[in-house]
Amino acid sequence: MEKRPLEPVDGPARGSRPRKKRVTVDDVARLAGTSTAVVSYVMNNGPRPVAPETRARVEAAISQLSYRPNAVARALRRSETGLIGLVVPDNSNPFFAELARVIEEELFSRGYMLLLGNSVQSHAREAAYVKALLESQVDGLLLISASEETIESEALLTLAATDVPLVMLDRRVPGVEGTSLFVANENGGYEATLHLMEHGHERIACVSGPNSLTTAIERTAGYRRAMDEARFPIPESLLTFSAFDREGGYRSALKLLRSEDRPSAIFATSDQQAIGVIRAAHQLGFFIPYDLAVIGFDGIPESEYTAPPLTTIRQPTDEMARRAVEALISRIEGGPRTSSSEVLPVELIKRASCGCPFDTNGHS
Amino acid sequence: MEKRPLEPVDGPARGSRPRKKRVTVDDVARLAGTSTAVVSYVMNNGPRPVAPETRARVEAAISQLSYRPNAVARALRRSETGLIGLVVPDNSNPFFAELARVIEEELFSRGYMLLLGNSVQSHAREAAYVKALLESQVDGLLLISASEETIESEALLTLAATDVPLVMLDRRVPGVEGTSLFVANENGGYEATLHLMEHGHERIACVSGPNSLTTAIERTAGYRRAMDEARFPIPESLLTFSAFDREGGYRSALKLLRSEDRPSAIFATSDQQAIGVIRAAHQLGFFIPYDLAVIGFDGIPESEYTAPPLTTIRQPTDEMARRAVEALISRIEGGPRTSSSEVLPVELIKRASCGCPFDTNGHS
DNA sequence: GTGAAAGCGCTAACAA
DNA sequence: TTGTTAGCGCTTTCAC
Repeated sequence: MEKRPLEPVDGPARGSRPRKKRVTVDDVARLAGTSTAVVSYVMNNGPRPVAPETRARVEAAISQLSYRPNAVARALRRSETGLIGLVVPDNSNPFFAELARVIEEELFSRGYMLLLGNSVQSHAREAAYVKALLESQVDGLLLISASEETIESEALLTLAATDVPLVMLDRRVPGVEGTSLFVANENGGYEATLHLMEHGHERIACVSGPNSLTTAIERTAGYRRAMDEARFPIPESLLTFSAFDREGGYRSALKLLRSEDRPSAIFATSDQQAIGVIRAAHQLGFFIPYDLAVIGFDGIPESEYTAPPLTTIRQPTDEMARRAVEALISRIEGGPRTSSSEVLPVELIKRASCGCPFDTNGHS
Repeated sequence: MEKRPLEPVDGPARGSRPRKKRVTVDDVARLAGTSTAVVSYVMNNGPRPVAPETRARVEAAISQLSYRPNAVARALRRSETGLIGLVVPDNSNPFFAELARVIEEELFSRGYMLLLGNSVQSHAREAAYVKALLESQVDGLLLISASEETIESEALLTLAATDVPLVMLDRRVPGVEGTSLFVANENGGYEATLHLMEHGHERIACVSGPNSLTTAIERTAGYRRAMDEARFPIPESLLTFSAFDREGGYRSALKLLRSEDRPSAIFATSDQQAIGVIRAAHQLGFFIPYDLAVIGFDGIPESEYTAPPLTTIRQPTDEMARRAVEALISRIEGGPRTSSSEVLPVELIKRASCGCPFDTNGHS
């Protein structure tokens, strides 16, 4: 392994530290007075039966020597590592963090471990991770959208040639087989906007995310459809684009709220942005939801703890994670190679920021 | 590998799916008309030199065959996996998420990958992960506090017997060698409370975390010291204990604010709790900082985006992560086996929730 | 029910 | 500069 980030190419060797001698199956076998095969049978409960007494001797030897099986050797021999790669844009983003948490939970219960990488919205880095993970012989790969343009990414295309089980969340990569899981983004944007209209709003702004993310594009499309259907105009000043984070929402809202014909409601394409919007409103002295109604998108945990609690379009994060793992594992454990694509529904969670009466005690 | 969570003991084999034949060094060597050794020399840029033409032929063969080195085999041979294990209580907790992000970043730049596990505040699970990670032959281990009682944990004690480089953050495990990194928790609690006093508060409550976490205990001790020094009494009603999360802070604050002799200020031992406090205050109609001053602890990103922005005791998250990785890597790459313990300073970040004038535009 | 032995794919002596 | 070869530690035929 080398110095260059995940790119074994040159540099001095690592770990030249003197290594303590390892305890191996051979040692265990010797101490137990049996063969390595039997030791393996004991450890794996198969594939051959072992006499109770022999087993006892082996187990005694194992604990006596503090023997710890070497998963690397086993992986080499069995061609399975028990490792699953997960590439997310940013694990500190609450939405991805939540997704990762459930995924990890699910994998753990099935005996797999998680190899995590942040793509940091960078194609190069995403590619580097996919490559490294593939080399690490992960049993499966979970990929979450960095940006849609990655389509031509060499590494991702290589994936197509690989038969490593793959599940993509949030986006699909054409040409690459695997399961894709999405949510009804357009529909969510539509519902959010509609709900704002139900509260009587007409000048509804949209704090949209970067144009490179289909999630942002689709959610914004939903907003557009609702506005169009209601025959409410969307002057340019009502549609802002910014980063998908708090900062982005904050800046957009500042601009929006300072303009002369400021909106009476804002649909933000992410909860993070909505949090930024709330902060801007607070700073400018606007009261939510009276002076400004706000709806977010994602349903991250903290959306329940904003002041006031944020109305949002909740993604079925848990279900997505579970379905993703389920699909991945079933492919790993013998499923056929398929290319399916599923769209999960989103749900409007009415809280206080839109103007709905909200039982603040009954927050679930 | 088996069905039981990270416990290879029994069950049917995994991945019995027909595997595509792999391309190996041998294939590359054959096609390039050379030996496997040379192929290895090319891939690793050493340890022997290779003639330019030979190198070219090998590289051609590699790309022609879409050869992908098998990191498992390499790891077995070299006794280094390039993998670092990280065990956190909960990766979706913003503080740990941030820590994990920086750690991942740091590791990536040094050519390592992250094997992540959530201990979910459970000793059993933490132990299971430590065991699994050790078996996976991680080159190093990063451990973040689940709870202090784990001290007797068998798996952790096993660690003591291992010579796997280890860095502990947030807590130290007596008897286990390795580097420990902490922050000045007591001091932070003291500073926070003092600052609240500077704003003229006397009835200062403390929303503390679970009694099993030394971090919570220490921060609360700092609060106590400040109160004691100021000769302000701490009636029982002013000290609440709850989970370290938003929900916990929310519930504690509700109780505190509804009592007859409610506090005029609250020090929460985590930002998450502080966010819950703000939510409760908002719900009850108290204006922050006029009716209630609040200070948190951690300095998580979202603390800047609460309404109003949260004054907090910031932990040097980035530096902690960097130092941790640095210490770990230096041990991996030949450093001596040491048991050092460092305490990093915390910093009071003055924002609006404590009553300080806050330049809301200048938020960094 | 047990054991001998052949590798998994790679690296690095060691020899040429 | 290149090639031969011996394993790394484990699992699993295949024979007994």
